[in-house]
Amino acid sequence: MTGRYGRSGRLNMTDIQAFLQQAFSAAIERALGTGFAGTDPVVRCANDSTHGDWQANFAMSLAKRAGRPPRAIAEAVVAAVELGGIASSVEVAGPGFVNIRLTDAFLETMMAELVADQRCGVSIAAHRDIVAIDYSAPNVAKEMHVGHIRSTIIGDALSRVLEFLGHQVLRRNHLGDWGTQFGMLIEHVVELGKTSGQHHDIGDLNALYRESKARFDLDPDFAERARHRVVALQAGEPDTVGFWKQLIVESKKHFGKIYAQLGVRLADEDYFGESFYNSMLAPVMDELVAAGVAVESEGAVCVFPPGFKGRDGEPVPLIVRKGDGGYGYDATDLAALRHRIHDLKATRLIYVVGAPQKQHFDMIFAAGKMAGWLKDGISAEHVPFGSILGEDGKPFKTRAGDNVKLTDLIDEALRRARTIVTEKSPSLAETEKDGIASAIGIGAIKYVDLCNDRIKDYVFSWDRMLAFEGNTAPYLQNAYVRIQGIFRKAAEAGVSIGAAAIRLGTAEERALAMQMLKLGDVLDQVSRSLEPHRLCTWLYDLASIFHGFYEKCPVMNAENAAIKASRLALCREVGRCLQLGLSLLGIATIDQM
RNA sequence: GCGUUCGUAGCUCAGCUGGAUAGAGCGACGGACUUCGAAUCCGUAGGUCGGGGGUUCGAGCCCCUCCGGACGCACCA
Repeated sequence: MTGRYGRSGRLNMTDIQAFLQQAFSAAIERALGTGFAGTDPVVRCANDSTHGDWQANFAMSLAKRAGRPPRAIAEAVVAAVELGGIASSVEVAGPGFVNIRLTDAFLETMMAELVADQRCGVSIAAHRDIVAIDYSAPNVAKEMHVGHIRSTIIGDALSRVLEFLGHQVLRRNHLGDWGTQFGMLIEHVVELGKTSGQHHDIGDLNALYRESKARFDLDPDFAERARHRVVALQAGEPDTVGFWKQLIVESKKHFGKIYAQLGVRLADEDYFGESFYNSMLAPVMDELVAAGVAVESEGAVCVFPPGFKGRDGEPVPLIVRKGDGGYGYDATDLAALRHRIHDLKATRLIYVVGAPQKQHFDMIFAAGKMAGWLKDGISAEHVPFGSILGEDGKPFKTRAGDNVKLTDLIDEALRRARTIVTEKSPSLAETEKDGIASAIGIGAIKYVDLCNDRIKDYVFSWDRMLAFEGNTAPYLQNAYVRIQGIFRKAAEAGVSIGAAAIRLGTAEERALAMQMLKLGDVLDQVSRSLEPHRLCTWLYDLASIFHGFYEKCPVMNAENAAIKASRLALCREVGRCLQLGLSLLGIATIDQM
């Protein structure tokens, strides 16, 4: 049950599940005979709290084999089970479900462990991977636009989660810094009389890119000169290389600014652009040819992974070397795959790249297996995601039909968040409003990108993502703010949040405890499925339960000092869990808003 | 044509990898502030889970088959 990403040592929900699993498995054997040894008792977290905290669903599937009605089986097993006093009730319900309710005392013990734990009850993974995660991947000489945002945000969140679970995470920003487009771009710049020492900001480069593309398409002579320029670049001609490096430097300044605004952890040392693999391309091809994996076809050197057929029913190749002797992105991705496995010793390779490239990565991975690089114990996963749609259901574009620039998107998020903050909290200082607007605006952009199943397209709506109701970043941030509000109130009253034990006297307090104890489980699921929305759902549920607690359970006005102290401690834990969960998504918390 | 993927309330989406009468938010309707921020909470209405078969004690989830949308299938990345 624990498996590759399981944990050990600390007491948490996974351990409870393991304990219940073991206890019921033994009870089934005692009640039904040794022929039923090793039966999976199907222990699950209850999906409906009115049924209890846990349920064991073994009885129905055993009925035929045991030749007894499911309820009779369940009752016999319940009579035989030894739970060591952690359950206050174990009951048979419906067709044969076994519902288990934990004692408050036991949950209170669990909460004491959570309080004492820096990591909010989340264990380090039992098996630690070296994870090479490929995400963001903007293109030199192009401004970042909405087409880059999902990879950047999802990749950043997954990196944070995996790192927190103790894996060694190697961020690989696969910069588009090579290829034929640089021929036309540099040639155009040269013909405009610019020099390699001259400063160009990214806006200029964007315009230059468009101009050069237009010339390339219309002017055959220019296209020819551009192709010569590519050859010069590949041959390392100093002046051409100087221009190329200048383009990269300027582009990185632009990307760095965006990453800083978004709070994305990608630094200069994380850039490993296409050009990084140049020196590996020929050796990789030689290795593939020598191994018989790559073969010559129509003048190109190709790998034909089995099972991929084209429109005509013929096998589809990965083109390791093109007919003209050049190398394309198939070759670069193969070289990167090999490099990450052989040189970085990565045991888990993750590619956060849009869904349209699924077949490409399936083929790359298949080729990696053919080449013997992707062996047992090393996994390669494409993490696909859908596209962002406008409210009309069509791809998200400006009115003019252009891609929405990330700088514009971020500016609008900040502006809208600033307006809302000013409206709701006019008394805050201007500098405070800026910080709050940034946390809310950026948080909203990120959360909306993370909170739904990533494989699906999603509809972009400012009003929905900035709303304080529903599954949004501001709703979660507000739960944290409310907790800080209580603490401010406590500070004014001279009450300190001490080491008081947490007592679970109400359904709301109990529900908060149950939810917090599931964090480790949820992060384990995220690390396996690479689906950040599972963490979002957990956060939303936690915040939602907290808002209910806030309404029904007074903290500073609690009926006595013991309850007040307990609830203050409970609030502190909810705050820690919210902050941790949000930080793993790359989203900031604030003390007021 | 082949392949991948999506289809759940009027709208936007969950559904813990096969478990109990399918859940939220928005919108609609009705309630709750002299008390920790009403930036919130509670209640009501709203579903043949695209259609049809199959496997199973049990299917929104797995298999088959249609329908509809998106994307991909040799030298651009």
